[in-house]
Amino acid sequence: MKKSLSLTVGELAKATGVHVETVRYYQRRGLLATPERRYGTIRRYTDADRDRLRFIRRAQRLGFTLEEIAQLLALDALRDRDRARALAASKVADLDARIADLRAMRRVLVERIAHCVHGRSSEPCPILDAFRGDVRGESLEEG
Amino acid sequence: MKKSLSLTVGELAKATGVHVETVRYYQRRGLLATPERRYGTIRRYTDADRDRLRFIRRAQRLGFTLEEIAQLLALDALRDRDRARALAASKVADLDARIADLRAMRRVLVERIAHCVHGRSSEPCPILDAFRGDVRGESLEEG
DNA sequence: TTTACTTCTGTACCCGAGTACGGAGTCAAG
DNA sequence: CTTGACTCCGTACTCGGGTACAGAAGTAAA
Repeated sequence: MKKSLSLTVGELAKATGVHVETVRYYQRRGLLATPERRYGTIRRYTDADRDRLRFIRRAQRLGFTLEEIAQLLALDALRDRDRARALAASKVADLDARIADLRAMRRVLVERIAHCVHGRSSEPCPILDAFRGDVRGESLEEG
Repeated sequence: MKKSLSLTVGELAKATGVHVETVRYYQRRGLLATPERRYGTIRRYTDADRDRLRFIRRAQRLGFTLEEIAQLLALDALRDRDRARALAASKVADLDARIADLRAMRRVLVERIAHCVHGRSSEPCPILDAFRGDVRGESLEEG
């Protein structure tokens, strides 16, 4: 395997599918180091930087925030498997809660649509009417 | 049923579980009218305003953005059932897509956690290792 | 060397959905 | 009539995840 040890920001960005500005943003957020300006005066990035960026994007796709990703990277540096696993597990619980919320919303909306289809036209749509006044048994009260 | 036709912002806020500042924010966004300053000089709100605010909160709990809610309110004013129903239906499709995404994330994370539990300790956690390099068959690529 | 592209740096702006705050005006109770 | 709570209004700030832009400096190809 070849090691191209000097990518420019532009090359790094292209290699990871991230905008140059976003690379810099991650640097500001402390997720990625800003290399020294060696050879000449523009900054050069390594394969390790590229991998780290890919890591960040992958973790983002799995629903981690940049803050959480910073934690994951720190745990990785410490080789702290237990805490990394715990963080992942709490993220799963998080996802479960969000999924349940969305399913509840979906259920209510589908029910509303059915009411609307079977109603008379030229009256206000029951979908909208149902949002008014007191509707009980919604299971969405302050979720 | 009694009709208390003059609530202050504070009373309106309390009746709907919304902060006073948020009421004003909705007015700025055009979701709620700003009544004239009659009797004296503070603004008075009606039951209709209260119902409208409740409508907004309910729709929000069902996952509509304020922009979409503004549309719903406009359709309601026009009694346009078909378009209201279409908007609700597209919201359901939206929810389906989001639910699918979250489930995919969950699946991948759970798999990672299992790998981590069965690995050797004092090595980097495979959860984190798996975010690195090329991982195929994720079904999360640019969702 | 000139031209054209990058890079670097700092700062400001975007979205959505609010929250915070300061100073002035108003209102009701004591 | 004063006190304290509430209202009004404008502006600025929050968070998360970036994007946009200006101006200067570096760099690569012809």
